[in-house]
Amino acid sequence: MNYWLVKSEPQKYSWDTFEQDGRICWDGVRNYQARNILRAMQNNDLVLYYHSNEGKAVVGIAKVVKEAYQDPTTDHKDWVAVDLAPAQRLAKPVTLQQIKKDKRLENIGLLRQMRLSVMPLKWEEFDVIVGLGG
DNA sequence: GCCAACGTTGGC
DNA sequence: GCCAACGTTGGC
Repeated sequence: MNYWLVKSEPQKYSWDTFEQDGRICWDGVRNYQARNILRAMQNNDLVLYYHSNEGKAVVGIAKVVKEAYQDPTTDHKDWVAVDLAPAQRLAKPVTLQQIKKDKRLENIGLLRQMRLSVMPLKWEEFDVIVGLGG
């Protein structure tokens, strides 16, 4: 089992919409590093859902329900999408400020590589954030 | 709205 | 293959 974090601008696609839809095709990734991360995702892996820009907080936990397949928004074979489904909303969103303040999270991809929209998480990091959100 | 970080593009 | 210019992301 692996752990990941994805970013979404809530103006574009919020956790609320995600819950209403029940499932999302995570497409449109056009960055090779992010693409490789998508390819490494496996069914039932858990994915933290982060609101960037507005909110700036981890708001929920999603689950991989379909592993990487060709991105339907492009003909290019290079790009892939995965499907995610909401698993659990966090009782309290975990803000970027909280994450920055926590020593245990100082090496998290979210802080080290701000521009990546999909990133791997260590189990410890996942656990700390879920703990803060409980 | 500004700007830093950083990936991508294209000229050489 | 180098590197400057450019575009995008996202925090502030």
